[in-house]
Amino acid sequence: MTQSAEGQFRAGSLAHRVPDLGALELLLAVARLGSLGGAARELGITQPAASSRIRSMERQLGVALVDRSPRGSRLTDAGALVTDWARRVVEAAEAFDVGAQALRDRRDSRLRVAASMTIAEYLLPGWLLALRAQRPDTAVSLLAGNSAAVAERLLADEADLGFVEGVSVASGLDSVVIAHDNLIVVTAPGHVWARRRRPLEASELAVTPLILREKGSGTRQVLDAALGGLARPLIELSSTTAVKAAAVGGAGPAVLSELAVGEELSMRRLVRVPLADVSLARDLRAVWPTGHRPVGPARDLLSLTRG
Amino acid sequence: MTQSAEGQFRAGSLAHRVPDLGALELLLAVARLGSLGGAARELGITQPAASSRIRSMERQLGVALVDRSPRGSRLTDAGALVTDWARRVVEAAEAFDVGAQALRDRRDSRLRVAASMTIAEYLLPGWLLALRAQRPDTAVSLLAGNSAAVAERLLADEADLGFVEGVSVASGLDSVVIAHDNLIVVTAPGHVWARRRRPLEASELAVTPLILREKGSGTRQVLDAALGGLARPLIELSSTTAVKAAAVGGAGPAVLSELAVGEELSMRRLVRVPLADVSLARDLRAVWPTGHRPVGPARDLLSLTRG
DNA sequence: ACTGAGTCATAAGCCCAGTTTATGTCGCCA
DNA sequence: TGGCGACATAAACTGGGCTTATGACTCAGT
Repeated sequence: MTQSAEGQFRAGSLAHRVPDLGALELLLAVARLGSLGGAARELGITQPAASSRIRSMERQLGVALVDRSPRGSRLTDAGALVTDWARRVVEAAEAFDVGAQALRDRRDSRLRVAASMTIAEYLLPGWLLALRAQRPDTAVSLLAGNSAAVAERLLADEADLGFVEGVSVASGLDSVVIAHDNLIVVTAPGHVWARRRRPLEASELAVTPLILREKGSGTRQVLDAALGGLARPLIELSSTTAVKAAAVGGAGPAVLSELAVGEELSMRRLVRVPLADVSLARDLRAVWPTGHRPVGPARDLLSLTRG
Repeated sequence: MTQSAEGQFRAGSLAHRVPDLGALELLLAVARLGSLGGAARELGITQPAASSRIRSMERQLGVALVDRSPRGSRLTDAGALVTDWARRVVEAAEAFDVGAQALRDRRDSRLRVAASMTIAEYLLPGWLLALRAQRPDTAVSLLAGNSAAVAERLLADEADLGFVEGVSVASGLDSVVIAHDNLIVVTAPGHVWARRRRPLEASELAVTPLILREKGSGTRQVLDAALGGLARPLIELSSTTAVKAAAVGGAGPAVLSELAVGEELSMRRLVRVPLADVSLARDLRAVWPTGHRPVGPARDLLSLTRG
């Protein structure tokens, strides 16, 4: 009531402006099947429910999404676009789902995975989706922790397969490199360095206060090693997420895993600063107890992760 | 009842296993603020509502997410992981939101954008989010179509700024290259080419039946030009999405924009096949009517898109 | 100790979005 | 012209999520 201007923001957060997951799924089904009734059947609801749901989604968005005809329904142009955006939301939700299922401590798990935080956050959900696609019955449980914790679980036979980032591997474990990760320097688009063309020298990086993870973290170790000394922290934060948030907010340049900032880079919330002579690469490895070469589900997962 | 085995899939689609957007937003707020009540305040609901919502989310996922104490609430380890996955869902929803708002035909728009499909699908939501971050009041409207339609809108003064992919620019329009896009060859992980080390030669690509967009599409034109002849279609489909789906399903190798398959590559639903001597690059350009150099909101958006 | 301000939990009642069942309308095809 | 499929409409039910009101607990300051 006492509200200002065009109430397009204030009025309820995201959840009120974006259709819920069920509606988005329904839209995808309509797009795929070309029929409201068919989509309804697939989702196990009745046709009027689907009809009304699509209708209310159109009302909510203020855009016609599907062309109804007595012979079926096709997406409008706008509908096609919306559907593509919806697909990305649903895919993120699928990753969430498969991750959350693995997180639940299930006794009956046939595959117990232990992974470092970065890998569990950014890579594992994708792998688990792929695994589920080809072996739908494999129940997976996930335990996330640092490298030491992963090693511990494997050696105690509380996990079948582990994933760690970093240079060294604990004794008693075999490993194979499955991917490479680069640490990169990023800033908010407004920062001076964002417009910079000339690559950054190590010396320059070493004397600039940076937004960093806490001392002892994997990324910090790699950075210190590469700089041949200690990086100067502007702030120290205890999670990748917090570092990202600070960088996006314009607090300064940050050093982060490429994996962590893919989204932010493509949305231009962050900009990558070119690096000259510094190599901030690190290996991502799958690990398992020496001798216990992965078999069965563990082997399946492992083979998915190798490029 | 008559259901088989561990009912972890059957039982309701995604929407029933994944908390709704409101709950995920709430979780992010709790993570950021360290307090249920604080998060509730921020979202404009009462503390008991937040409390109960988090609780039911924990019940739904079967995992404890937050440690409550009389001094506040902190995420558990599992909660931190879940929150990170939740953030990705919410970010996708934000992109959906800003896109959908622009799609709505608003007379009062201060910035009217026309964009080709690929750009509207994959890049524009990110740009609009960035734009909203720095100019919250700019109302944007979006019109998606092919290059010709974009040109038409601009010349009819029905759009202020356009974005197109492709080589040529219609006469009467000025343009600037804002990014580059590569077409790449992808297959399902099971395909022979997925394990291939030796890069693919143009000659080889030319004789292999491929999953392609329809003739006349931008990607098809670039491909034909690069092969110095015509690509052989295995199937022709009318949307990027359909091509992706076919490729993921293992129908064969496909040629697609790098932009379209980022997600699929990182989730290993698709694998990139290395190319030897073929260059499938194309420019992405911002365009505007000759002489009407972008000013105001259009200039703001344009400057966001340039790397 | 006591009080006050912060936290979260519990209980009871309200409300609306989304659902189902039942029916109506329209177009196409045999 | 009947019949089938697809979508729309109407009315009644249900439940999840909300609010208000209250209670229990911890900490800090007096």
